[in-house]
Amino acid sequence: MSNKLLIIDGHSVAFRAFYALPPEAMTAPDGQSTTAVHGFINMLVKMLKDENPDYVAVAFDLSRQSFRTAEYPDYKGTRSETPPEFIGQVPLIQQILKQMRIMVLTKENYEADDILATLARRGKEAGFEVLVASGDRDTFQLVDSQVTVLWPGQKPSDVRHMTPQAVKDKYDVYPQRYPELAALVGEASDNLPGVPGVGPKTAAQWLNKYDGLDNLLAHVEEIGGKRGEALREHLDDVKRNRRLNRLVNDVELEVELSDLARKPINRAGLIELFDSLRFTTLRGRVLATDKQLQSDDTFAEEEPIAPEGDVAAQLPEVASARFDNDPKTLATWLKSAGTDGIAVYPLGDLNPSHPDIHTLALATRENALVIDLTEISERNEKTLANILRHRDDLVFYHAKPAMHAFSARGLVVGSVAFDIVLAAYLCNPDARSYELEDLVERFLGQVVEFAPESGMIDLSGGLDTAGRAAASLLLLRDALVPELEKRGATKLMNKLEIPISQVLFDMEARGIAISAPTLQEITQDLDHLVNEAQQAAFAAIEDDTVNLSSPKQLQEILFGRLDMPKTRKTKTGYTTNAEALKDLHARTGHPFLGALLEHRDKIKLRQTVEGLSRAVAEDGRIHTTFQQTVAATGRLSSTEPNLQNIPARTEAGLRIREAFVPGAGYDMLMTVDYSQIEMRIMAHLSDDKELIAAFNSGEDIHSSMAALVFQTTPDQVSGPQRSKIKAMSYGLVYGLSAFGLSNQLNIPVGEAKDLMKVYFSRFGGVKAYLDGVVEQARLDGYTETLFGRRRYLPDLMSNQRQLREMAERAALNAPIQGSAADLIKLAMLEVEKRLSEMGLSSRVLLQVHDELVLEVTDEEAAVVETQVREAMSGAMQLNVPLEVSVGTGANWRAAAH
DNA sequence: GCTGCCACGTA
DNA sequence: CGTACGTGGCAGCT
Repeated sequence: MSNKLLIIDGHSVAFRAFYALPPEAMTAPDGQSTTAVHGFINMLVKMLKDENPDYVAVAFDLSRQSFRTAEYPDYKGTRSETPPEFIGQVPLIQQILKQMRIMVLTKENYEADDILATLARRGKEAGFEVLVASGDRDTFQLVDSQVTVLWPGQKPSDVRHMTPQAVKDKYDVYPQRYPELAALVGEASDNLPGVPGVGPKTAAQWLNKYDGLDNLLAHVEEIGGKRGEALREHLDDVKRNRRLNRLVNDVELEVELSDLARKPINRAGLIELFDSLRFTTLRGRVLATDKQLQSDDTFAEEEPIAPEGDVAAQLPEVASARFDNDPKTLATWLKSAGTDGIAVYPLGDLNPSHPDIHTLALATRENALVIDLTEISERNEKTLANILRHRDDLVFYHAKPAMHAFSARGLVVGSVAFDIVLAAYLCNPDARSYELEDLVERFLGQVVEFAPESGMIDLSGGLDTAGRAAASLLLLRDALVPELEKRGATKLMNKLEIPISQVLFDMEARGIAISAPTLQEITQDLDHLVNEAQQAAFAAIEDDTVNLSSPKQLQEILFGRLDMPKTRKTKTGYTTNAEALKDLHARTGHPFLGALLEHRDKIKLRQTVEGLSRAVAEDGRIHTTFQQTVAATGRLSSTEPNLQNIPARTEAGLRIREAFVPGAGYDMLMTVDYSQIEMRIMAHLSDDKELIAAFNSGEDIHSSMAALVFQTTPDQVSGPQRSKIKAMSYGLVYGLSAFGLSNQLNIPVGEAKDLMKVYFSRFGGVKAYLDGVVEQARLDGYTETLFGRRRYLPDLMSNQRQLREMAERAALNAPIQGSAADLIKLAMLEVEKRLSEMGLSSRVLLQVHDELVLEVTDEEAAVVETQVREAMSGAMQLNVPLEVSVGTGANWRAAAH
């Protein structure tokens, strides 16, 4: 194995660490902030452990002065003063490095980057594998087959390995050309302006077309358009940028590579230093890097930090090497696996649109196995396929993405016994993430770092972290099963969330077909309308330099230049939202406002259409991802793209729905939706006699309710009366106040209050229910849906009024919205069951909260409609009927009703 | 590059 | 000063 050299840009890594935390987060006893020190050392330890380099050096800038500032005095001129809390941290880092016996390098008149470049060159010449850790993009020019840049992320575990391919993927140019791209684009942090209007995309396009900057500049006259003009005007800037961003790789240094070899650390000195800084956990980790070196065992794990009962101690040994050389590894391992569950933990790219897993960690209670999927033997692949398809005790961290990843390799998961993420979500649906490390900490009480969430598991060291991560899944399940039981969520997990995740997997895999021509047509029309509106807006103010999408610039125009009356205040000024603009329009009649509103509307639609176009996969379909663990009420959400917010109201918006069509082999789309689902659930939960009677009457629900409130008959109810009651009813579900109602209906607060009073006097059960929900939630600490889904609302007890009132509204809404979510999930399971049992080819594609969209054949249309109606209206037995409406058509719009 | 804010689409 | 979401552009931070 070749030697490895790790070179670190000290300032840049420390600076990143500094901004990761507020400076007061960690301080030494003397008050000196130590966040940068801590972050830097943490990152260093992580790299030493993961990469196990043979040679290490850290380069620092000496001052801001360098040959670059001599040439261009404004270089880095926009950088503000170094924050006072950062000053003083660099010497501390250097002291620690000294005790770790890691060489610190500086050079008068040069930047740290130049030292990195010089050492990288020397390392390459010596045949080393070179790793350059830096947060400065200039270092990308060093990347080649021998040199990788380690690009720090938010956490130490987020380090990205910038290989030539990674740079190419990100910027569409190979590394040697990156500085040319940077010269064109400019670098704001170095105060190097580029060509205005030219971003990375344009720059890459040019460079690829002209095969490099030199040739591009030679043909600069050929480039048309505004950008070409801009380029010609800024040639000097580009040339200057290129001169300045070229790293010097022959800086004279006083050291030889051999001086950088790792040496045993000064343990006593380090302990003293760390104690004085109050670094307790880091101390152990830094000392452990020493052991790694001495034991000379690349697969050795460092000692766990936590002293006792550490998770690592409970985790089984890793049974096999990663490199799956033995064709029978899996079969042998499987024999020793009990029936208590197999944890399945794939590593690699789990992005559902292009999953690519390279490694698979499996674990039982006894042992773990890490398999390199890139060189798995045929026999093992077969065994694996069997395990995935037939075992009924598979435990996943998150099954749905894993299933997509397996599916991309032709592997089918037959059933899922447990899903850690889903369980954690049910335990606390308000959490914003369910990272494995965090769950281990929360449910097993241990701090661990498995790192390879990103799939960047490293081949050279820490081989068994993947195995340990897999093994931790079984321990987590042990911890989560009683937690679910305690929260009454076991049935929810087994009968609803796990089964629905399988349905969602199928829906995502199916996708929905898109008519490319329709989409294109819409784009063109919208482009035209956007331009027209823009021209009209510009004409109205005789100025075409305004960015109509910039609220800030709009404020200047509206309230400055045009001196219009001020609108509602926002944090950063005055609102320019549609409602306010309409109001201004009514008051001033200024043509700019009409044009602006038109522009807003159409540009937003264009964005939506563009997003959809980008999302069409090779199969001509859009495969959204349904998120099952983000909405705290139990609803699903849809991302990349969001197909749950496709416009449905305006004509222009509805045209977008025309682009959603049945795919090959199908004849129509069918939409099925629940009518007034939330109101019906409110009727059921509140058991309000009048409301239930209103639903049972078969009359229009809002007219029927309005008749009661206004003491007339349903057919005598006026339009405005009905609207008021409708707004009131829906508002209640959200915790609407009299103030909000008055605002919504544009009526005085007093009138709104009176309306609410009468409403509640007619629907006393509703009032009692809503009051009771909040009271009960305060007592229990949570609300509950019809299916027992809980939402915990600790803020109900907050002393801060705003937080408390927000929690109260959430408490009002959660049982209703959440029960509706339960209901349609149950319905989806029933629909899938019926369609598959009857061997129908028609299938569910989308869920939009109270609506399902199906792809249906002509022959099956009638039976599908019957089955889906039954399944949906019978999903739960409520004390009001569940009304379902069905529509079919040649596209989503036509299928609506 | 990341983050907060604004704006706006859906149920 | 009405719930639940996701996305995109701008602007400010580095």
